[in-house]
Amino acid sequence: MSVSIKEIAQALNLSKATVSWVLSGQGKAKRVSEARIKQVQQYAEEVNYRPNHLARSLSTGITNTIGLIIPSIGDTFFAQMAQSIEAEAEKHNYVLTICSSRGDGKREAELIQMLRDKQVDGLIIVPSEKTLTGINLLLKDNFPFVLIDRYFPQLKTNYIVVDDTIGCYHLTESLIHKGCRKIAYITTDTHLRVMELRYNGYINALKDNNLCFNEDLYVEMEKNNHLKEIDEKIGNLLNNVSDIDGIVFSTHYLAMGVIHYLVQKKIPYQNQIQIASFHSNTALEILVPDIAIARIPIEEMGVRAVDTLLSNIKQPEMAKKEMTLDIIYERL
Amino acid sequence: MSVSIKEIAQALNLSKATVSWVLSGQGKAKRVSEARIKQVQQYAEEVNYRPNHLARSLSTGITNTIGLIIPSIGDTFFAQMAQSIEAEAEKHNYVLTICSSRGDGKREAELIQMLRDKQVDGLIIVPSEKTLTGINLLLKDNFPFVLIDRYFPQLKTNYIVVDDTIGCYHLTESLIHKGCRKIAYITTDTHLRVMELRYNGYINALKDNNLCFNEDLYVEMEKNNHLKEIDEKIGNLLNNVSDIDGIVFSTHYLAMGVIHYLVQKKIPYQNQIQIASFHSNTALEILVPDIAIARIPIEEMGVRAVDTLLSNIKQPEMAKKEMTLDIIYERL
DNA sequence: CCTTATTGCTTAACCGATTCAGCAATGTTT
DNA sequence: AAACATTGCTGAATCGGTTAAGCAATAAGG
Repeated sequence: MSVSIKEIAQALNLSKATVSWVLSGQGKAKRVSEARIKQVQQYAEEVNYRPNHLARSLSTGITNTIGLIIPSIGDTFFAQMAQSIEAEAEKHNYVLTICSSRGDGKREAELIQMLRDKQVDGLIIVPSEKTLTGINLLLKDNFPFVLIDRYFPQLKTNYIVVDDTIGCYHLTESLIHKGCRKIAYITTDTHLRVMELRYNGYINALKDNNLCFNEDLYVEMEKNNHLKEIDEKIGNLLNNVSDIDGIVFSTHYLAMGVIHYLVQKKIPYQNQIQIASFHSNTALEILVPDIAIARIPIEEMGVRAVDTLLSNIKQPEMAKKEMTLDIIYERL
Repeated sequence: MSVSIKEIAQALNLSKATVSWVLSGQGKAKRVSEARIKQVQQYAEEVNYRPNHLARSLSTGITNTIGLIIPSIGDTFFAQMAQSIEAEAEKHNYVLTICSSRGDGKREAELIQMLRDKQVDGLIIVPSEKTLTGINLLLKDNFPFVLIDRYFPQLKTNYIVVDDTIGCYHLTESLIHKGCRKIAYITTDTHLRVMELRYNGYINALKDNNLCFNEDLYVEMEKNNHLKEIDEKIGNLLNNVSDIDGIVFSTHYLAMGVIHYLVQKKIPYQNQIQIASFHSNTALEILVPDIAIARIPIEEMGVRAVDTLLSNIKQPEMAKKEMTLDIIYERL
């Protein structure tokens, strides 16, 4: 099917070395004569030579491939993250192999293993946090990787995150400043540290403003976007507590789900319940024009993650970069 | 860093072949003794042997990798497609290298080239349609690939699509049946055949129901989600034509954008303008509870694309599979 | 007991590149 | 003209696997 360097060498009565040098652009550097270079290049063009990256990578130890492990590529949030990572990676001639961990720590560890077996040059990971085995192995082997969106405070690793506590603190406080006194908190995936932190932000803001935590105002969903569960639990919430004047959502998926419920049940919320959400999307902002948002700088995260990773790949002994990016607040 | 078969062989005083057979699970088949198998496996475990997939692939000619080329991984539609493709690929022990073409034909061709250089076993492509060079080369070389969502009627290739004309025909007709007479059509990316087909569906439905096409009711956006452009053009539309009683959207992004406009301008649309959209999302359905939808079976598409591709990889001379999947209609 | 099978392994080529060491033929010094 | 440098290439090892062919030792068959 395709031509190899060996075949070109034979056809031109040259050694593989010469041909390899020319075709990898090292002709001049390796003192191959102008005429030879022309000849080889022309012949390669003629027979439509294409370098086999597999072979090259095996030889050089560089694949120009980054492994990306995220909970789900179908999730808009992570898809956007993947997009910015891809764009930045491309600038540096890197390509992405994307795998979804489904938030499963065991699977995450397997994916890490598999991607390393495939010899990716480094990994960008949104860790599931349920288990550390995968990450610990990377650390032990000093394999280049960057955590993104979530991290392990007890581990010395590269990471790019935001301060979830502060983000949720500001969200909550903004509702308080807007006059809310009965502020519900709706969350999910509470096993994640990010969620714990956001919760802390909510609690701290209440405390600092002399509001006390009311357990009835705290709702925990099992899934981020299970409409039936939302219907049930929000139904209960609204039945149990009257005069809720604000809701803080730990994810915009939850906010969307709850708005869906309110609209369907024709429960008026505009000007009655102030809404604040960690991150957002266009639809949500249409449905709740005055929603307070703590927006995660997804794009910047992606760019920084790639840059950090590539630095680490270049210099394996680099000091770990720990970055906490600024949250973007809107309508607070 | 990591141990190779060669090193294991030396350590155990065995040949590389024996070790390779055992570690690739061919021990029995190649008549290696039980004891040897145990010994090798145990030692491999001890030294934490990990096969180098690069080397294996170079040798076998199989990478267990599918190249996926889509316009943008950040786009929810294609992200969902990628998700189902990833899930199905995983079942067959395949991994995805995902690249965004940005709808640029030249770039698409480059990506195809690059992925082939990386020796992917096959490609799944949402073609940009702006140029055929990339696809034609694949065809010429009989390289396994599947087109998805869009295809070239003049080419004999594997493809998985839906019937866009019929989809839009039904959407339009459903509005007519609901009593609409002044039905606007809002579209974008008109260089794409899918868009042409959807437009045809709109036109045909009008004709078949004795409504004539009114140029003023046709709006073409340059971008799928540029709010400013939407504001402008929809503003014009509503100024120029009164009593619009229905709108057919060729994409749900446009529908979302226009709803955004209507809500912001506080223009009431519920019960006044019937909305129909090619594909949809949760938010849209909240904002327009009675929206008529021609839903693309993304997940099925993904699954079929992978299955078709893997068949083609196994049997290179397989007859091309041309599949037009059923659209899912809602509230028509 | 000699022939033939079977078992259990080894040898060596190969996949398609990269790269170090080296060598012959010129060119330059002195 | 001898000594040395430079030019322009070649040879061979290597990356880490796979796999066809073959060989020695033991087992089975007649």
